[in-house]
Amino acid sequence: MILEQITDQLTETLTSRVLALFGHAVDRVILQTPPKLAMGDLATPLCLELAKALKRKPREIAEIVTKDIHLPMFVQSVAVEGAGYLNFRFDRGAFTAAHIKTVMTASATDGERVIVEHTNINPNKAAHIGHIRNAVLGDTYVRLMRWLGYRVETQNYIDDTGVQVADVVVGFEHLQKEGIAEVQKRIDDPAVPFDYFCWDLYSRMTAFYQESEEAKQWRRDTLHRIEHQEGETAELAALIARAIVRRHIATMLRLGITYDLLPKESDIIQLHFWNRAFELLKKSGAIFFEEEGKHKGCWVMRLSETEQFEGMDEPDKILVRSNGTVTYTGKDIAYQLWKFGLLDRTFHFRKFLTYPDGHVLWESTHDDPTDPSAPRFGGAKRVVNVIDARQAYLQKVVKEGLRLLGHTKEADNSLHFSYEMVALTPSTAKALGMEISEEDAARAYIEMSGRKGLGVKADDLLDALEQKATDAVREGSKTEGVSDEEMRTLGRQVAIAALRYFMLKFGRNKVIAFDFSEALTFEGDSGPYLQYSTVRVENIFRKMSERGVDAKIDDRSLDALTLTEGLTDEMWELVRISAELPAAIRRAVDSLELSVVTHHLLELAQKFNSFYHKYPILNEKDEAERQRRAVCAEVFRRTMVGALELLGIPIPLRM
RNA sequence: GCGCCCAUAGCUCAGCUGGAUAGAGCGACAGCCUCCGGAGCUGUAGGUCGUAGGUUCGAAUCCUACUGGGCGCACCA
Repeated sequence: MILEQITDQLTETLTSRVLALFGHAVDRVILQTPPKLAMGDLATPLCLELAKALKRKPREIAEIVTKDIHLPMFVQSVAVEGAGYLNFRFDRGAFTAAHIKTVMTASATDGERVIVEHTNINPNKAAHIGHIRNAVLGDTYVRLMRWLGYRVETQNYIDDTGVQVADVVVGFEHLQKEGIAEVQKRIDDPAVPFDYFCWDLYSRMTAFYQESEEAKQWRRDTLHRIEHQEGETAELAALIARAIVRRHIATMLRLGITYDLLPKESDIIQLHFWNRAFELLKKSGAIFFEEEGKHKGCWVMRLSETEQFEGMDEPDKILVRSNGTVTYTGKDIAYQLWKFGLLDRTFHFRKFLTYPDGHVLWESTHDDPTDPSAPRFGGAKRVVNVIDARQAYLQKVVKEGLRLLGHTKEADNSLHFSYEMVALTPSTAKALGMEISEEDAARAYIEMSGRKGLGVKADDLLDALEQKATDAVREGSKTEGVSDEEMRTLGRQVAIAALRYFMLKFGRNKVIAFDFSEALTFEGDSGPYLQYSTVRVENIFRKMSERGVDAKIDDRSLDALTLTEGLTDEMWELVRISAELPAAIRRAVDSLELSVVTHHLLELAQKFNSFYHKYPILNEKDEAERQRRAVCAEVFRRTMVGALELLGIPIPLRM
């Protein structure tokens, strides 16, 4: 907060000075942290940029700009250094005293309404680590957005009428020869998780279809019956989808990931969202009926004239098939219109479940009347869809659909939060018992495939992480007298940190080649490292109160701090990096690169651990020095407590 | 064929809208627990930033071409 004030004021001051002194209008002022602490706390290459326009030497400009400059509060000095950089140095004591009062305070939640759609796992099999990346990115993005003041609604779209569900239904009816009663028994059976059973069943379907023409027809019939809600098949599909969604919700809850609403595709169909969108699309001329050629009998969206789709062989997108059924993309356009409040109809809503913390998860429905206690859903100003990069084309089509309908603003506010897939290293795939061809073994990574049953299930990974973390806790030195139950809780907390951090630390455009040993690391650049640092600082303050050591953070100690100016470089860096976090969060959200935040926190934690070894607090006899150190530790503590909450990482009592 | 993405230390990755001597983790090597917890700390070694041009006072970053790898381009989602 305080750093943002300084940058704002410096930008203003420099802009107006350059205008007054040289009659030159600056369109932007870059203010950044210098590479070395000795170069100050904030720097700008402004005078280097101006050199050409003003036809003068950078240092000469710098001297003129800085002469008699009025510096903002907390900025102690400015110096011209290097090729002509302006380096600003802060009043460390005053800055620290001011900063500690506003560390990690969130913005008021009165920002614009945003819908974030994430997770969206087909309800036909267990979640795998690719889904975890999606959900962790989505959930963390939501937390950061809320902290920035946006009013965010989290939606997890359930495609309960697609072919993937149909495949599992065919599997139960024709391979397993099981109906509703038998399937219900499997759902209730605690020995084999239902989503695991379906994972295997689904992977058997490809071969089944290949060897039988009859089976292919069953698949078509099943899909038709599900879409039209016909008979026991539709009922079975609904039962399966619902049971698997519950499993997915439970898996994600292990990571602290929750949702506000589950919109279901079946309800989009039943409530005729598509019919309404279809009318709008036809009326606007965005789509037309193909009388001739390859797409004869289909309704298609003409994209060949759109700049984005130039050069494609087949840029036109079919929205309604020749048999009259709607494609996923068609339904997605209707759904996107609804999210913006552009359809003159909405879902009915009912409670799906209540989370342990009391938060209610709602689902869409079409038959029951809406629960009067339901909040207002939809009608957002901005829509963010967290979907992997392979679906970029589809996302573009949806966006273009809005534009063709004349909703230019909404098209611009439709954001595809794109990220690359999680693949497996050949060694991991082999460890899972997969048969790897020689060709595949030579690759850097192997793509997961739900259809082939090739992948690491989310719950399996979490189990392994929890086991390893619990063992690590047990081996720790500080666990005498800790119950087994408590150690498992600590293990779970460490596992969450390891996995969430692992999914965030890579840039979103990097393919993650998943490797067990790498994901199971609790050292270095990892979530547990952040936890460990936080546990340490919490321990200091706990011990201080236990031992009656005085290191209260009150106005007196803060005043003393401002007067003494005794902050060493190490102490000061702790404060400054903490103060830079809000800017890092802003940058992360604007660029959708959440790794910016994890990276910043790693740096902060590293500084703290150095500080920790160099500057003992409890045993420091000099009171002023002890309080100075305690203030820095407190800044770190508040920063990490707030930041880990934003990353969804719990803070263990001990590790 | 067209489009998107990736290429930086032995390995995995950072490097913010072009800015100061390219950083971190792991691995390797050498150290550090009578001292708030060693899941930690300190130090050493390790880089023609895929290649070749170009723009610029300044390029890992922007432009062009190329090389190698990945992913898309369904009446699937």
